[in-house]
Amino acid sequence: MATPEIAVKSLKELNNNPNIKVEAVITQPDRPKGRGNKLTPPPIKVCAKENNIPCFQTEKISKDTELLKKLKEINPDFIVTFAFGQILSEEVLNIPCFSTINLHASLLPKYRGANPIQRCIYNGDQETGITTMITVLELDAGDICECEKIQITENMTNIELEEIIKEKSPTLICSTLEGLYKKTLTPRKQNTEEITIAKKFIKQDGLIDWGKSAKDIHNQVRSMVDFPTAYTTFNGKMIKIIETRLINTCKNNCSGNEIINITKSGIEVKTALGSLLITKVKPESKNIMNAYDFANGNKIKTGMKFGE
RNA sequence: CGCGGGAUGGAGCAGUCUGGUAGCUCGUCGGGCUCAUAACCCGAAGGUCAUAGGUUCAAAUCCUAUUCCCGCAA
Repeated sequence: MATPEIAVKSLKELNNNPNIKVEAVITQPDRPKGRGNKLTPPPIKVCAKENNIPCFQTEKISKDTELLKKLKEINPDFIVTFAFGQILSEEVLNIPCFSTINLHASLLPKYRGANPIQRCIYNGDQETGITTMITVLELDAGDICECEKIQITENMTNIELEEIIKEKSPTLICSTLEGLYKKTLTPRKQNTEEITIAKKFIKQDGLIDWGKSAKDIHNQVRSMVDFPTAYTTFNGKMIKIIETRLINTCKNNCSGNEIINITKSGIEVKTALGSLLITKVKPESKNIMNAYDFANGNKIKTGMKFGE
């Protein structure tokens, strides 16, 4: 059971594993998406079709009696979930002979919830990971099977982190399934004292607060490159900030949102603490461009301000 | 048919309302200055103005259709 792109590789590898037979794929219904509201199938469905795996779509699996019946007939050893987007009922959890396992993109019990990948970057963490666990009724609260750590580098974006998770996940899922099947793996309880929750971002989270430090803004920008995307205003128009760099050349410990330097590498802006080099932007109605190009075309001079 | 913005030398933009010489900041190439430079000075090349029709003496500009791109809303 899965939905978005990040789980596609895992599905493929499970399907290619000679010890595992994928009996069915369950995913969300096609949704209207993008400009023109075109109905778009979830990536997992596309992948399932390409590999001739039976694929079922449901709005709410817990209430889909027909699908539940089908699942019981299949009588699976395991159910694997990865970014499925629906909460499973007890009835579903009881279907597999062994258990339902879930892959979560954090080092549980940290960052339980819908948005672990972006939140850890947003918070400036230097380490995160992926965890397989036994699915229980409470969200991301089940016993931990296995986990793998991932280092977060200074400029890593949520897209890059997602890519790493995409690559690493299949192996961990397969190894967990094997361990549970052979009973060589004993799940362990989560440390309840370390629980944190990762809430989804909303559009509003993208608004840049120039009263924050350069580091905080940098973390914000790189944690939400594709969505919701950090943005500010310039000359009354919205401009998205796609990429920034921390530079250590801030001489005066200034506050404000003033442009202090323009070079080929980008636009340097004051923040509450330190300065920030903006390297890539995306103005309203335009494509992503280098900050220097933006400065050239818009006659930007030092002393002008963002956020206005 | 959800709402809106856009397409102009290699990049980013102005010019479109009010039709009449293709402009700006860069980049590239050549030359100069310099110990030197991503800095400065001089010069040059490079554009079917998204596509197809229409109006006009004349269209980047006005009218019609099409394609592609982007934002918002879901």
